[in-house]
Amino acid sequence: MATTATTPDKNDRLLLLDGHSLAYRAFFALPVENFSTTDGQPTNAVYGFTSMLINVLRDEEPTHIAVAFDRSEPTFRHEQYVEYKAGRQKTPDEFRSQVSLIFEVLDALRVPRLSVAGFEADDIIATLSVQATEAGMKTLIVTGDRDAFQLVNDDVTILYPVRGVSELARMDPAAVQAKYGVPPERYRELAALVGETSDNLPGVPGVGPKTAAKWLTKYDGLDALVEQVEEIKGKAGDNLREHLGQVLRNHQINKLDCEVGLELAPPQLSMGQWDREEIHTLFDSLQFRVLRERLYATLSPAEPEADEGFEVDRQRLEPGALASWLDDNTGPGHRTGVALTGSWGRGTGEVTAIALASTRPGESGTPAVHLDPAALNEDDERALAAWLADESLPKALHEAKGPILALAARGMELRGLTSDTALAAYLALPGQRTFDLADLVLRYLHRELRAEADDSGQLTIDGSGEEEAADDLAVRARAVAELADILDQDLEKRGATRLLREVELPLVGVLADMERAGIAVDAERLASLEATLAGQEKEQEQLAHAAVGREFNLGSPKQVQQVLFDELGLPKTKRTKTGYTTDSEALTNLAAKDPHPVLDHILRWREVSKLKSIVASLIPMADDAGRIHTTFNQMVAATGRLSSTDPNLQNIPIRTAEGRQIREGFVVGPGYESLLTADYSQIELRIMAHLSEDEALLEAFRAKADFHTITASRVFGLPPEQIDPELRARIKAMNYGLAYGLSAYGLSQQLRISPDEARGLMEEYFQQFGGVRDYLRDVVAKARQDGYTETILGRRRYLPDLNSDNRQRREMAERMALNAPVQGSAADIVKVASLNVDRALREHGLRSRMLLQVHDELVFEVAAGEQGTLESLIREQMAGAYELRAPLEVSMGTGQTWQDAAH
DNA sequence: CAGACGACGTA
DNA sequence: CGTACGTCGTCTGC
Repeated sequence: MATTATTPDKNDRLLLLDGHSLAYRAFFALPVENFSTTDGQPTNAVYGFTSMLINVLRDEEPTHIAVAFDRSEPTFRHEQYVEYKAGRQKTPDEFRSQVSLIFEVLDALRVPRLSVAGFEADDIIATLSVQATEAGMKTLIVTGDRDAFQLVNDDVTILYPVRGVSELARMDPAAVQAKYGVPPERYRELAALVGETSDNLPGVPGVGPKTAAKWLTKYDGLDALVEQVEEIKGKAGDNLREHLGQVLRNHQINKLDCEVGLELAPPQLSMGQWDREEIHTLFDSLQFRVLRERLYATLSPAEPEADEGFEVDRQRLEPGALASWLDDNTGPGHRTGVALTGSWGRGTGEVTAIALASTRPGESGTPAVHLDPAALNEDDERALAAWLADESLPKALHEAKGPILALAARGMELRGLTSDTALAAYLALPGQRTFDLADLVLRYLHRELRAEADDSGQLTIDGSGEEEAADDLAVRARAVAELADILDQDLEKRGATRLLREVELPLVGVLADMERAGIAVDAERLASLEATLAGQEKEQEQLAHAAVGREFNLGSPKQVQQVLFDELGLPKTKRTKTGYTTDSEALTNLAAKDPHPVLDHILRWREVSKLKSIVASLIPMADDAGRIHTTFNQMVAATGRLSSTDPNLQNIPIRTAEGRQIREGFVVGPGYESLLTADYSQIELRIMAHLSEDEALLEAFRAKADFHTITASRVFGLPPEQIDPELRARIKAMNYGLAYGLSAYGLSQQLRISPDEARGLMEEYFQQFGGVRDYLRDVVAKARQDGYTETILGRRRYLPDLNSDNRQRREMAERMALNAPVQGSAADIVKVASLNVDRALREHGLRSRMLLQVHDELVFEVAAGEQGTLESLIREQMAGAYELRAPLEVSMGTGQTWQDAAH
């Protein structure tokens, strides 16, 4: 909170907001269906309030600010009038849960918020506006409460929301006069006559603002009006006389208190500098993407001590001088920052510039060079390549994988990477969306990502922009080097040093190799599959249209809803944000109860159209050699898994026969003998057994027989041979559901049994596997205590919501806490296995190579004559990646296509 | 034309 | 009212 008092200035502008009244307006103006996070937290009030706040900050540029809130305690007005605000509807729960979120937003923005027991927000605002005027400041009040109009004068203006939350009417004395026919100082009197329904203050019947204004003007105020009340004619006059007591009471109650005792006076409310990091985290959790952009676009965040940039002494080298520069300025003892520009993706790339920044201080800033790889002479090129490839020379990059691919495309290798600052930041803050270098530099180094202003101004002499770009890149290189050091320390504190050095960093190169290799596809096969699927899609579309009797777009859930629920009158399904779901589960249920041919055609159409679109998207992805190169992302999944994009090769269909045909389109490439897939059997369950140390579960894994059958036999107390597929399926669902935080209700839905039955099943299960229950309970409790969960390799996931007072958010976080150690440990193991296999391939001098990683599966291309060696090598490395109490098991298969290699 | 949404593919 | 992802097509609002 900003508490520094500054000497008032005549240009000081104090902005005061009425928190509750604005949030309440927003709550009713914005439909909650459109403003909720994916986990169901309503955000319409926070969104509307924050949006309004940002707009006002942008448009009014206040120097001082505060937000006042009502308190739930009764106020002095209730003492004067017990019926005050009686009959108001209870505030909806969806609103109340948002007030603390608004507090969080304000705290992150460093906006002081004030509330005082026994007073309303308006009284606080009134007090501050009077004090501000005395201090010579101008005041701007944003409120949805008209009572505040009494505060308007030449120094105090009100912004009053009209129509929703995006438009504010500027109420100065002239505007109040124009709108109500009385000056602001008479507004209270007018309000007393007219009444205020929302405060349960009835006015004089038949007297609206027009009559009231006429009277007040004619008699020059309420006092005079009361004195001469007998003169007023007509029905309105009778009513006034009859309700005079009420009017006087209203007048007394709607007076705002200007002498509330406050801890802070206007000069202490100066705008604080807001916290970029907090806002990032908060807006992430509120899923305010657009709003965050707007905030960053309109306001500059706090940049504590950020006036400094980086002092970099960029040196111009004569041709042929690179080797000696590298010799002088880099070495095994200190890390060099490396930054590149260019483009990369799909397993390749191009470098347009490279900057190297030493961490050894020079005479005027740290020495750096900027190189155009295309313009280097032979000696320099050789020197650069040798330097980059030298393992003993430590280097730091930010997001190294792309540059590694781009360098590889020029035949250069990068070794000696001792930090990737993006990767390090990901391990420190795995929930973060982006790891922008400028953000990290500000957050960790409290510096701006720019060059230190130079006295001579030589950095900005050239207007071409080329020099600036070179300086920028040199500064980035320098910043990366410094950031790497700080992040090393941060990771040390978080116990993630080895995870970075021994797992994530070496994995970068392995992933780059996989991306570069790509996987071959049979273009003709895919094309003919697409044609077949397209034909079926068309056919199902026609059948669906015929079944309904009109054409509609099957790809539009909205139109499907209209057809099913409005036109065919089928029973409504589960609600979604915008209507009723038409997902396959719901339609399948519908078809079972209320059969209609269109349902089957829709389901079938969805199936083939999904497959068709996958195939169609793959075809143009193949390069000239007929190979598809995905991009593996190492920094998106909060649990530590990889993800695959452009195309996503981790979600190629496998469940249905048609889906598997797509896998037949992925084939062994020329020069190789076959594809080999190797996957871990039940890795997550083995991890559960390991972590829980449940003796019964561990025993089930040692038994070597079918795991689900063994566990089922224990739960049902039957010999394994009496476990029919139905019983096995139930326990299998139970086994897998555990690590997701499955509820009895969820289990009952999945197995289509009653919730009671499901509950019984869970109890039976835990009777046998009590260690699992204890583990699951403890893991959440520990995470609540520590604030994070941990995997077997110490990878953390931070879950602040475990202590949320919002039940939905809290329970969501609990399920994440259950799942993260299991899913994350599996990811750890697969990463270690990938590294070890890669290393072993090299050591054995094999030509076979790793192509893909699909969470618990690795896909290889087998070189001629290597299959036997390769299989035993893979089995050894994968099974030995980590010693679990329930030993890892690997199953493998080979074939000409990805499908044939399944097992 | 970008972003939200519903739906659905994988582990 | 089960975790983690990415992509597609449609629809909406700028």
